[in-house]
Order: sequence, then C-alpha cells, then structure tokens
Amino acid sequence: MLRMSTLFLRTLRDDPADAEVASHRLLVRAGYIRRIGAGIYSWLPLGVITLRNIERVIREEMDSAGFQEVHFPSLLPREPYEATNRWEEYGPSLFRLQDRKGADYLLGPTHEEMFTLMVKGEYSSYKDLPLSIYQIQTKFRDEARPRSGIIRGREFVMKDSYSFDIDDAGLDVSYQKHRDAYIKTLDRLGMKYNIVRAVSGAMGGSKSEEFLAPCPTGEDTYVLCPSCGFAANVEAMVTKVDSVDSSTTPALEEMDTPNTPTIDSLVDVLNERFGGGFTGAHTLKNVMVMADGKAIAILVPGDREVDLKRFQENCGGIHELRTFEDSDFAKFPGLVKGYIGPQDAKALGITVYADPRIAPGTSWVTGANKINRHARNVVNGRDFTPDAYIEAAEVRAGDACPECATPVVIDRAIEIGHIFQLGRKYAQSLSLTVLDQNGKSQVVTMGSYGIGVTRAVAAIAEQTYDEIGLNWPVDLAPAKVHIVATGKEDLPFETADAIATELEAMGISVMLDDRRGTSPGVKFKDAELIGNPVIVVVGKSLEQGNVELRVRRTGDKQEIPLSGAARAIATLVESL
RNA sequence: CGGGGCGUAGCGUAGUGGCUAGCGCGCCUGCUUUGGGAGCAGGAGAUCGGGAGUUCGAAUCUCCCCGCCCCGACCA
Repeated sequence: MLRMSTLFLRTLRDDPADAEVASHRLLVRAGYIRRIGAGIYSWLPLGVITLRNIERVIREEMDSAGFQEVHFPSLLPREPYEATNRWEEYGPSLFRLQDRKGADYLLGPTHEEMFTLMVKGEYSSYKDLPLSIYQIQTKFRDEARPRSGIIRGREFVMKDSYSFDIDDAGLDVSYQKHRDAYIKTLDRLGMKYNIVRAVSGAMGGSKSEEFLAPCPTGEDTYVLCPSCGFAANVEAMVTKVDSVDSSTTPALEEMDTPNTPTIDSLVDVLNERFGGGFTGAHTLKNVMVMADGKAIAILVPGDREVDLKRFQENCGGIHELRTFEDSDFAKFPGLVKGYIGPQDAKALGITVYADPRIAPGTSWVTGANKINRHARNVVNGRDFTPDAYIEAAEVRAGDACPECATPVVIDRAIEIGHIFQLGRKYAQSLSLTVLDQNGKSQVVTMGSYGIGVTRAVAAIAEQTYDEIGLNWPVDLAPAKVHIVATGKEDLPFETADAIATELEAMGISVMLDDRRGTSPGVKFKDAELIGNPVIVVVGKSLEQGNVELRVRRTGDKQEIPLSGAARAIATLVESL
C-alpha cells in the first residue's frame, strides 16, 4: 500500500519550464521523473512502479511466447563491435570510454553482437534451433538531439529480442511469433498503434515493420490508406507510376530562359510563353548530392522536395549523404546551378537516380546545362536514362496508395516497437554457424525485435492524459485504487485505511491519501494529476453511510454504501 | 552541426549600472481552517550557471566557457 503521508513524492503546482510535450510535463509535475541532464532522467517511486508494471506485461508476453530472458552488461568491450565494424560505423552516437589500462569500452547502444556471441558460445547444432532470447536492458546512445523528455533519451530502457534459425522459412516463423507477441503486448498496454511497413535500411534483411503509436508529438511520419489499411513509414512508402508511350512526343527543344534559376520562375516563363497550364509538376528538379564522396543527381518532379532520409534508406549502403556545396559545383563545371538537366549526366560521370514518378517515357521541362537555357520535351529513355529508380521525393497526404490507389493520409507517431529480419549479417561476421542434418556448417539467420520500454511510458501518457493530469490504463497505474480520506476527524481516515487494507488483501493495489492537515482540494488535484484509474473519497458522505467512487477516465461518480464497499470497488476495478 | 530562445532558492518567476536581490508555490513554527490547489503571524532557504574584464559600484555592460529547451540536420 502506498501511503501518501510517507510516500517519497512531491507534486508540482507549476509546469516545469523545460518541458514542452504533455507526457514530459505531467510526468515531472506528478512526481514520476526528474531531469538530470539532456536526455537523462531519474525515476521516483511512482515512475519506477509504472515502469515495472510495463516491464511486467512485456515479460509475461515474451515468456508465454516461449522466449527466454537473459541479461547482458551495459558496459561492453570493443572487440565484438570491432568484428562487425560497428565500433566505427556507429559513429558519434556511441558512448566510448576507456578503463584504467587504456582499453576501449562502450556503453551498449544495442546488443546484436552480444546475443550472437552468446548463442555461438552455447549452441552448435541445428537441433538447438529455433531459439528466441530477450533482455530488458538500459541502452545508451549519444543522440545528437535528445528531445521530448523521455521520448528520446540518451539513456533508456529497451526490451530487445533476437531469434536464431537455420533457414529463411524458420526466420519467417520466428518473425511471425514475435509479431503476434507484440500485438498481444501492446494491446495489454492499452496502446493505440499501427503496424507499419518499414525500410530495413543498412541493417539488411528482407522484412521490417514498425509499431507506431499515433501521437502529434511523435517523431515518425507514416502514411495510412483509409480504404485498404495499407500503412507504411514515409520512408517505406511505394510510388506506383506507369510508363508512358513517348513515340509521339516532339523532339527535345532547347530554349532561352533568361534569369530563371528556380522552379517558380521557370513555371512563370512557361505559362507566359505557352499559354498557361504549367505547374511545378511539369518540371524536372535535379538535386545534386554527395554520397560518400560520389556525385549523384536525384530527379524528382519540380513541385516536390527531395526527402534525403527516404532516399538514403531506400538506396542502402550510403553512410554520408549531403547536398552539393559550392566547392562541389566547382568540381563539375558542366553543371550550371539553376539550369541542371540529366541529359549530360553520363558525360559528366554523374550517377542519376530517379524517383519512380519520373517514369519511363515521361516528358519534362528541365535545365539545359547552359546558363539561362532550359529544355522541353525531355523524355526519360530517349533524352536521358536514370541509372536506377529510387524512392526519393517527399511523401504527401493524398498520394496514391500502392495497393489500391486511394489517396493516403499522413500522421505522426511515436515508434514503440520495431521488428525485422536481420538475416545473416551478424552471424556471418561473428561466425555463428551450426551443423545441419548433413553435418555441413550453416550460417544462422537472425531476427531482431525491440520495444522501447521507457518510451512506452511516455507514449501511453501521451495517448491517455487529459486536462487535469495523467490517466493510466488499470494495469499500468502506480495503484489501481486511489483512496482519499478527508476531514479532520479520525473516522474517515480509519475507514479509508480499513477499505484499503481489505482491497490489498484481495490483491488490488491501493494508494491511500492519509495526509492529515492537507486540504481536500489539494488531495483531489493530486489524485487527478497522478492518474490512478479509480478514485475513492471517504469523507462527507460518510454521514449517510456512503463513500464516493469515481472513474478517473470517464469522470463518472457514484455513491456506494460503506458496507461492502471494498467488494464493490473491486468489482468496478475488474470492469475497467 | 546550423538557426532561435533561455540560465536568479526545490519549482515557477520579477529585477537593463546604485540601499540588505523581490514575489508566488513548496518547506519549518504557532494559531485558526477542513469537499476543489485555505487564512493570519513568524521563519529557513540564493556562490544571481562558471571564469575573466570594464566600473567608485555588476544579476544587469563586454569577452570566453558551460549547461538547458525548441526547430532543422542526424538518429539499429
């Protein structure tokens, strides 16, 4: 039983000045967490209890799916990460440190290497597989910009699982088992979420999905088809555009277009000269980027921006990607800034990637690679040929669903879980092999599955809070029942204590506000701010032999007789 | 890393060169009060983020550094 007279808790009347998003603001005000540094938080008792409740649900679902819990250190030696090249590849986000002898260590940002090595150390036969193991562990990432309180921290708790299979079919089964377990877990956590197609990116692997909790303060943007239910992270959005027959398109024609270095100015000139009807969508934008030191042109329709992250994820294998600077243009005198077209790319030694909207046979107005000159009727396949088609244009609400062509909607969300098929990358570089039926050595194939546990605290807070405070699902709240005793006599306090004791005996957790001399208003405000699902008030109505019962979420109030109150409260809790 | 904002008591804040750094919340003592963040009286609590400088005098002006928040870049 949590007695507020002794509970280590101080609620704040004012919003903390450094908290903007609701979950952060309320978790601080209600005394769950305190900030220690950017992206680093301490947990007070109420926060710890809530966090443990979420962990408990996750653990139960992982265990019941047959996954086994293990535990790794956060402090890790350099060598395993050297073997997979991630000591370097992870870049500045890795917390690196040295021991007294000068040996390199890191604080684990994720544990693929350690899991792989653990299995390698124990297993060596196909008969031991499949295997899925998991841990709940603190991760460290030196984020360039921690933000939104606990949503993106530099130290955070994650549940990470890994599956090990002998072949791709086995991996599919393990993946599906995790997917099912995640659905059960997030349902039990009372979260609203969408399962969304993701890009596996540099991690390789064939299949990847994210569990996104819709929320305006989320950092991820995803598309959703209102008709067929297709959902994808914007990076994984697929554009379907058919080829066009260009046999009747007139020949490429260059023209003088003085002083038109921007799409807008070009559209104006076109409309003036050819009697209107032109928009940015008729022009071809050539965005020059440097990818690991290599010059690349990205082609998108003129009315769209390039989404560099989307391009990078879909291209794969690019470490550093940035737009051209003046010094880069200096190396390519054939490129006239503001008048670039893809026609001469081959001659200039530039790789051309086209967004799928630049479909074969489509005709465009674009730069002529000469100052103050543009070209029209520039046809893909005739006047230029992209080296590859890569999704690169920004995704917009209203774009066509790749499954059913219905205009999609766009929403923001917090990424709460991510599952993906890793494949053999880690097993390969760390030599995790087992012998198959024929005694032949086989590289194991892996899956990787994560749930952000501390992030889930914030996401659930974001999805459930209201004007007066936090508002937890019944299984996650610090206590299921919050009993407030009011008045200056002993009777309400003794009565409240008795009900609390009875409820605890029934296995229902109770927070009891037994503070003497604290005014009722303060107690009510605190109860609402803390967000336990059922609030019981023992006070005034005691004269009629009643106690008052409120459901935090709905605000529904009722008076129930004192006799049998505990039983009635228990029934209400069960119904939530 | 680029842009913007900020740093004064546990929290929220006032204070643009001049008295002992002010107020609200919270905290302590006493009395009163007890159904919606109570009242009165008394009190404790601040190296004004740090350092250097300008000045008779600096929270306030200058320079350097540190930290925090927001937008963007970045982020298995």
